[in-house]
Amino acid sequence: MVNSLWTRENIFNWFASYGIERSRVEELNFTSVDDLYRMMTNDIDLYASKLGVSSLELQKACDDLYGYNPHSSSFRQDAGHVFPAGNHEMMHEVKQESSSQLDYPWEQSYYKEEDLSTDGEAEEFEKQEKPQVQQAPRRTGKRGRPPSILTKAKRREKSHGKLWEFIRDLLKDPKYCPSLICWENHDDGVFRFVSSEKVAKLWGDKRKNTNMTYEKLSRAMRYYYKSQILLPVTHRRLVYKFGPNAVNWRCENPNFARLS
DNA sequence: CCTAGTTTTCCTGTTT
DNA sequence: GAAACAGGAAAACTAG
Repeated sequence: MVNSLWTRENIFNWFASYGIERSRVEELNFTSVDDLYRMMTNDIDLYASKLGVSSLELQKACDDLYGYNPHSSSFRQDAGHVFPAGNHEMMHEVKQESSSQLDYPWEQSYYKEEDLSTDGEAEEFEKQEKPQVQQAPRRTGKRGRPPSILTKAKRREKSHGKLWEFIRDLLKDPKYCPSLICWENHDDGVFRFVSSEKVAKLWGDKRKNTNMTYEKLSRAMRYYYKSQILLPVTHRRLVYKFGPNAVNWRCENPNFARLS
């Protein structure tokens, strides 16, 4: 878990990077980085005054907390290395295929599954692909979801489960929470993406879509506002809140904090 | 086959 | 300037 990576020294250094003096931090009497984080986010104003910084500054510092690996040489970078030990599936490189030159990236890398079965749909796709000439557009509109070439069975196999349920389940899994996504305020259902692109890749894995990005995932998240599965949280980046129509999201031990 | 709901993709504009 | 946020459009897919 994240907190296991932090020594007290790391914490003081991290605060120092925000210009906050060590002595002030020592007075806070925290037991772990998770403990500290919760204390501060529960009453930003109070702790901001204790630490002698603005609430806004402290909020920003808190926002960055879980995205910072204290053992990395570079400062406050993406939390890619903060995975629990032994979690190999998560260790795979999230590589960016630079398919930016293609007008239709899905033609190249969208469905690279070798198992193109003898589905009629698939065969047709096979026939019309590789149009010798570069980038001959096959679709009338540039927008919209590209058609799948997987068989119906194949699609069904991977497609059940709503996005919000997937997100909810990540929050209940110590493999992903709080390293990739974490609770900001569990009682109120407020949570935050710690590593937005990695969560998007996970979602893409589930849907067999290597082109999933946080940009696209977040659009789907915003649609949930209308159905009140999620409620908008303003002025907080990467933060969402479960709404009245989301169920089963509460957990016994949010963020899997170690009691110590 | 039709429909409603969901998701993916893309885009333009705004905010942080 | 980069990342996020906001939504509108359009297309694909699911479930019923």
